[in-house]
Amino acid sequence: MTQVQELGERERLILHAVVHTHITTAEPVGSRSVVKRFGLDLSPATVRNVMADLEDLGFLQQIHTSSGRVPTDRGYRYYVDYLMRVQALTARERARIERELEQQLNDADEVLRQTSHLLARVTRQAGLAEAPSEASAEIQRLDLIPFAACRLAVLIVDNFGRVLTITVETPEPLAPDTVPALNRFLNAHLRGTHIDQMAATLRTRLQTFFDEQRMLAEQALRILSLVPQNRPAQLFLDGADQLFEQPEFQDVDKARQVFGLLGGQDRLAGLLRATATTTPAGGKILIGGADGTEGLENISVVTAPYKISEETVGVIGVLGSKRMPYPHLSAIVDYTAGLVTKVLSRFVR
Amino acid sequence: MTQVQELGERERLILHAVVHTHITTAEPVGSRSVVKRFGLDLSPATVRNVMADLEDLGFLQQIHTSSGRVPTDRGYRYYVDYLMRVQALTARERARIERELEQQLNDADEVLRQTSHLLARVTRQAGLAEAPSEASAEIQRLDLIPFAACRLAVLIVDNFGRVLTITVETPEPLAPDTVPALNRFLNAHLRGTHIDQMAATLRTRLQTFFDEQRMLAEQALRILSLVPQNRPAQLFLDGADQLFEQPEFQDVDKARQVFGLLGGQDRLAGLLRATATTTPAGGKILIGGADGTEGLENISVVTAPYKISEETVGVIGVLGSKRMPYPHLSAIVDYTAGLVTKVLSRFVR
DNA sequence: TCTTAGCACTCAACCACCAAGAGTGCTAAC
DNA sequence: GTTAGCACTCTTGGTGGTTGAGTGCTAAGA
Repeated sequence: MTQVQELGERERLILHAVVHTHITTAEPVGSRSVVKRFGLDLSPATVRNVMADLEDLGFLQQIHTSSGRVPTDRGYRYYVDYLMRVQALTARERARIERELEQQLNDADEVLRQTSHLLARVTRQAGLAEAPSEASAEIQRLDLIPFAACRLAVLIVDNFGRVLTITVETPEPLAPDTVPALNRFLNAHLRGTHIDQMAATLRTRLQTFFDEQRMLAEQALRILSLVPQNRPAQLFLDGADQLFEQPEFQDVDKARQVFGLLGGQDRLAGLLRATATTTPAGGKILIGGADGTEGLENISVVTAPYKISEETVGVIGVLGSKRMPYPHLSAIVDYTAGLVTKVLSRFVR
Repeated sequence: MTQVQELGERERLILHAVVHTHITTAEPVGSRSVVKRFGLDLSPATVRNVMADLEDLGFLQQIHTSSGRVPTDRGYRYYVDYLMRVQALTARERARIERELEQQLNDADEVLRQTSHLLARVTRQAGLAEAPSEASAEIQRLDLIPFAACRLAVLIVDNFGRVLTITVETPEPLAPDTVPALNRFLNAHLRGTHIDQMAATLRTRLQTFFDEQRMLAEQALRILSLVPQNRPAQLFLDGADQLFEQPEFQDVDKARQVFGLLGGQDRLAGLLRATATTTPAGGKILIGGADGTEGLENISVVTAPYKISEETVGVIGVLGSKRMPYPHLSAIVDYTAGLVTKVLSRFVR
């Protein structure tokens, strides 16, 4: 990062011009066109010199001698981090996004499905939205519902209005008459606990129970420990086919790579997570394979977290070619994330 | 269909040869190559004459004068309906499919997710599997679980081992103390009913209840009529990215069309349904846009229904380019459907 | 020392042209 | 009815020339 900061004003200007132009035209950018398009008071020759410097520094790249320049991942990175000015949304755009999220949506999962849909349509990229993770969802109510000899459903209502059912197989049948007591016990002690912490919470409190309570606690724990941990958050994806509109995905190999990635929910989820954790506060932009995740050599992801009382509970974003209108997209994604935060706060009380 | 049957033995032979060759080579098929490849005791010129006839009849088509012939949709249709001999599975293949479905799978949805996955891998096409519809699932147990003033969860355990929860919003709060009586009532009267028939069943029996039972029935009916009807069956799709391997989808426009289709679950479900209902018994093959469904000009779908006690409850299949190895694929899909039927019968008792 | 004009050079893209090859349709002979 | 022969068509791949955008370098100017 050190030498990155050392770029002079003119280098910054020209790098900005090249990246911006390439994003809009999808073509390699030449010195003359930069001068003309930005009305620079410089000759093409000067610009050429600067561009050669920028190439040496690893920000630009030539497909072949004597073609214009194209940004490298690092060039995009610098552009995104230091050069671009976020392009605020117009009132129309804000209104449109708000309208889409104001529909009657009954729980957080519906909100996020709708979010992925609207992001896809507004940005014309692939829209992504991750449902609130079980790590951040609080139990509002929990019921064990045995429905066969050794099978029972764990029904959890969380503070996002969601109803989650997990079925577990118990090694031995559960005595039907203990169920009401178990449920009373579980609700008394687990309300407000995060879903992924159920068993852990109970385990730590185990010492504090005696007699009948202790037996209930132990029985409950046996059951809850059968609930699989680290269940992946649901991930909504919409508008992936729009990627074909971009000229870079006319190349079938690249398209294929991306669609392979999009097909695997788990890898995709990991991707969103990765971008989210790097910068806990505020949106984040991932460019190309920079961070080493395989299969995204040709794509960028713009994400923003949504929150409940200052805690990130999930991530939304858009995925598309590296040549995307970052200034606008990051504004859209950030704004939408804020709105999701607001909409979800209605569920949480 | 009438003139279709009129093809002579030689025409049938040559149509078979052309379709078969085109399926394996992906190239237009010329007269000479047919003679050589199949060791025909005919001259290329004779074959040419026959091919010209087949073209007049609409079974074959030329990209341009003096290129080889390619099957039309109708040519594929005839091939599939009258010419191909289903290619039985090898013991290895059967074993492989069985192994994949023998895993510990807890309910029908898991079985069908796994089915779509295995079909994708075994056939190298896109694998599709539709979960049992609510029209064919029987209620084994039903619980109303109010969790907020005006919201309640309807939890249904069906005979496929699935636990389904539907949340509904009631116009007025439900008195908590009526819930146990309601649940007893519902379970007493709805066990064995198909999920999509809950409200209807109750409504027809309404006359037979009196006094307290009548009140319960009416209350239950008010709640159940809030459950949305015609909820789409869940659809599992896997391996869509493998379609890029086929040369026909090197053309980005075609690829895009298909991926647009695959992105919309509802259209895809309609597609499976369409193919299923045409021939209630046995597998079915849909070729190109023949049946008028939009967006599948370039694809074929091979499906087979799976059943519970002679009743079709869902459909599985594969989707790919029209140039697919039908004889093998239909065997695979049929066999797998039979296996799914068998595996699911374990849940149903 | 920085900037710029000038110039030679490179390379992709386009076009025209040609040759080869695969395949056809037609006709006349078997 | 079948087939050999032949002229014709059309794609594919290769060659060569031209154009235009763009570069790097050098030397002169500020």
